[in-house]
Amino acid sequence: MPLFALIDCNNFFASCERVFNPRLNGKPVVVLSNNDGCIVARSNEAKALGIPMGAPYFQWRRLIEEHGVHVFSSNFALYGDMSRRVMDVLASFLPEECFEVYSVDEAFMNLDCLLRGDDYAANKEKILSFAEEVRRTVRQWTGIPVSIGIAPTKTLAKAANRMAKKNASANSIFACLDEATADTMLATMPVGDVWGVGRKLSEAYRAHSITTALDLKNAPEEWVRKRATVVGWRTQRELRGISCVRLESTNEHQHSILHSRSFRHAVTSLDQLHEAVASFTGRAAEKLRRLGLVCACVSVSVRTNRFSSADYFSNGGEAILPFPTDSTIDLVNAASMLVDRIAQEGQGYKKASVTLCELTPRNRVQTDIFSQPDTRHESIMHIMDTLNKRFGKDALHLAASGSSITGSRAGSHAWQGATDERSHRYTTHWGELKVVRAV
DNA sequence: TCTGGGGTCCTAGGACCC
DNA sequence: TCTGGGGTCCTAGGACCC
Repeated sequence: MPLFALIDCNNFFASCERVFNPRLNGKPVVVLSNNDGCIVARSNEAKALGIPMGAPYFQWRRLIEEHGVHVFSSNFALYGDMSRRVMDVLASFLPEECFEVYSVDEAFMNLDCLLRGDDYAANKEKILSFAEEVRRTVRQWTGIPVSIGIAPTKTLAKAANRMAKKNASANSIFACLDEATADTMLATMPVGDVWGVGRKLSEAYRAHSITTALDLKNAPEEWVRKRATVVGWRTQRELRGISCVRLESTNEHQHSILHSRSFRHAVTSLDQLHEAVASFTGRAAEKLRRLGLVCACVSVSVRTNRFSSADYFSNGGEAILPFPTDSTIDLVNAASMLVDRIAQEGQGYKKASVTLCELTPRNRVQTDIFSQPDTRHESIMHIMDTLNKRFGKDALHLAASGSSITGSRAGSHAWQGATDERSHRYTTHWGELKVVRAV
């Protein structure tokens, strides 16, 4: 029987900023999404001011300024690197097959690797002290605070993690090892907070007087299965302590790569739309090569402002490639033809996205007797990646991506974003290292 | 004025087969 | 007037996650 621990970084992006700027401790901090559009991370002090997750920045700006909240544009170079460090520390505690990186700031462990089927409830002290060691080590080695929830299923471990965060006396660790503890925990949890119950489902549940996680656990099984399909049924069984969601192996490759951006200003020129899509395709292709994958299809979609209902326009298209590739040149050509097909003149575009799909590992590509693996662009792509790694993003890029994408933080085209409040990339760029001065 | 980005999984329903 | 039954595969779109 598995026993899951969910390790979750507290207010992750805000905590990353604090590691390199300790003056922010105890102060309200928020981190914004791309283009400084939405609030995507909040320190506890910012949460206490009532600032919700995902809220548009402009709607909260006044309150943020009134309370002197510290505001940061997102700095994914920093957060990505900090995430890798945290995951490296966590991974060092267990064999690989007992560890799963679940998201940028969360990981699951299967503690059964340590306990080997022992009676978990009888080993509570041992489990808690292990968790405490994990928590302390991550904090000491990376500066990031984490909370840990422990339970026999992933869904219950998620709920236990929530308890660890909410309940200050729990010391950021909460273990739910028996049914009585689980029921007490679930009784105080709104059904919408259960992992896997989103907006739609929680509306449907509440309409049937299922308001807490405990209500869902005790609801008639056939009804749940009918209303919420096998997904909801699985969630219910997980709440009952029956593990239905396994630890995912980490060596499976992903199924799609998407790069999308909202534009700072509406783009009306099709030439500029082409540039933006070419640039996004280039980003996606870089990631594709970094992961050692090739793709067999590209899809592109574009849309105008979704918040102004009048004349909203969106369109998308997909192209199947003649053979799987990781060449930016081939992918940009395909994406560009799609733009010609889907875009209309005279629209003010606010967002474009490029998806690479049908991914396979480069070294496992199937060919038929009439075609050879495509290697035409192999060396130019290798040179491009090498130069860009050494001299910085976009040092070498296709002309199709536009001529002014290098260097500055905010480009000169309408489609390029601005990140006015980005902190330094302390851990990945030599020029932005933290400077320590002798007093 | 200003409203994010990157993923996965599941289902319904159509197309097609015998 | 009356028009079967059983199966697979694929895709678009919805819902969910962080």
